[in-house]
Amino acid sequence: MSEDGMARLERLNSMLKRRSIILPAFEIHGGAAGMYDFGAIGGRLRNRVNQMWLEHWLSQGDVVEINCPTVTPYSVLEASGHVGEFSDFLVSCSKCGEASRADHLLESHLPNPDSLGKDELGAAIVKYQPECPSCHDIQWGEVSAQNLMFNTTLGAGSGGREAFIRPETAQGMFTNFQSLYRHFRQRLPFGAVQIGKGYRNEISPRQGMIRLREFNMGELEYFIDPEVEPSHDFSCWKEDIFSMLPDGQDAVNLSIPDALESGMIRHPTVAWFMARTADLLLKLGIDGKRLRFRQHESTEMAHYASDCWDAEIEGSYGWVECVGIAHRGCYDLEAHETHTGQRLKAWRGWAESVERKRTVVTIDGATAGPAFRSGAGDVKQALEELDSVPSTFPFILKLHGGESVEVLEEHIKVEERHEVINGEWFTPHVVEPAFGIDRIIWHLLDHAWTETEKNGEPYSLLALSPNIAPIDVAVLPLMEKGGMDILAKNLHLELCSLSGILSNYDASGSIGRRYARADEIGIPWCVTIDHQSLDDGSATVRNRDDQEQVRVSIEEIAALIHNGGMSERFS
RNA sequence: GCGGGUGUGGUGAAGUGGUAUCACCUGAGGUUUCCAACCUCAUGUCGUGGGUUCAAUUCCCGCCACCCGCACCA
Repeated sequence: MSEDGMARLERLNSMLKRRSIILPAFEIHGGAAGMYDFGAIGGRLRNRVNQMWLEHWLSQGDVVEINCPTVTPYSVLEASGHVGEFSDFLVSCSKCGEASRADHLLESHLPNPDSLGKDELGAAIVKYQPECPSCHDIQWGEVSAQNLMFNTTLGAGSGGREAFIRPETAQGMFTNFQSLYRHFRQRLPFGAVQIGKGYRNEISPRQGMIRLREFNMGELEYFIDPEVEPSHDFSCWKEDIFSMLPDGQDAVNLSIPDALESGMIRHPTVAWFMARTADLLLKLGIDGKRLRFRQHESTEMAHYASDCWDAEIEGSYGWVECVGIAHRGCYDLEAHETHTGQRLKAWRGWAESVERKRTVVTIDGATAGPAFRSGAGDVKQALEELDSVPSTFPFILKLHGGESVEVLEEHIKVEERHEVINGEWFTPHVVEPAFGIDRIIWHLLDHAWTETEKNGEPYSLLALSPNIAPIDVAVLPLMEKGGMDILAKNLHLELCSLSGILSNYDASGSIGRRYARADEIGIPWCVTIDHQSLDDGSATVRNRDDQEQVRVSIEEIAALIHNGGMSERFS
């Protein structure tokens, strides 16, 4: 970062703190790294960004909002792969209390201990009895997962169940798949969003709000049938050109439909969410010239993903990934299905039923039952999956469990079966746009903060979009007396009573000072009640960005602020 | 986690082994006050814990936080 950039960053951070937008959390207790408060102005800003994010996705018509607990049982995150990816397994020495990495202790005993799970490591430690590096004792406690996920316990005492505070919101959408599938009356595609907190116990949080330990995120999981060609309408994005960096190569400028056409974007639904994401970011107020899409290189992509694009935004910290849009295939649903035995599939009905006559080998219950006893069910399953009727007896049949049994001719019978198949179960694929809300808010502020000069003095304003401005309007009596104060207070109360509108009444200091205060926290409109207001019921409305003023009847002001029509008065 | 730097009102700074100064901001009053004007008055500070000392914001040590490298990292 340049000297100038760093100095600007310091000034911006001072302002954010001074005006109660974003400030270090728990500061009177010495602070906590990687955590921030959204203050008197910032709290509302965050809420409006969240609200716009939600409305943007729900407006698609086939997306619902859900909300799941942040405390998540161990097995959920084990199934998702987070325990393996995000954790180191630690084990404490019972004698000296020193915690060591379980896989490091076993390095001299096993080829690649870092690939082992928690239980396997525990067993290996009992078996190989490695020495404690600090006291050389061999008494070890339980293996526990540590590190990037915050761990906790569901329930008290030794009977408590191991859990984590979630590192992302996505898993809730997968664990709810059956319920969502019913809600959408078993028709794909559909999606579910969740906006909320995620937690990662980062080793060293850095760069302000860019890497946090507790962060706001919003994720959308969109489930599709991989065999159905998606029908997305890209016509309104044909003219919108974005900077794109495909697969580690240099940037090219292309529209999203063209990038899809050329094969650079590998799936239409990924392209669709890139376009919709760009729409949202621009609507929130991100500078389009400082937005680009970068495709993950194959080496950087998770093994299950087939395409992944980041929306990156340029700000004081350079280009920062703020949104990841990934085609995750069937990975997540399959993982939860494997771990739970629950069916997480969708039904694909065929246009025409298939009738099938089939010769099936099965068991003769009367003889096979006594012969195989509790194993008879497994034998039946293995037999029915055979492609042909065995020609010689006895023969060796391999079961699913891996063991083999000897089957005699008297154990089996051959049936002709008539089957009508109307469709099939399949695991839907999922496309996941994941948003780092704090990073987006940071860049909204970074892009909106404008330092200029006014009458030779430095002057700063926050040119936030009226869509997300924390306060919609300021009402300023030119003097707080003579009836101007009463008119102004009434207007202020009228504005505050409107749904979704927040007004700020400010009567202290000169009028110029009050305009400056309003500009600094991004209030789009200032209404000044002056002497003329007392005579004809009009007031001056001032625009934040160009300081233009027009006179508007006070009676009309609330409606114009409420319906967003104020800017038309300025043309 | 390693190395380097930094912590003084809300913000930005000055300074000191005898509990601290300035500007801006903020608040009250005055000024027929439309872009941080002016006058009077007021609120508010040495990150934190321990040590040395009669006395520590100042010296020493630990911790916490912030910034910069490195490492780590959806």
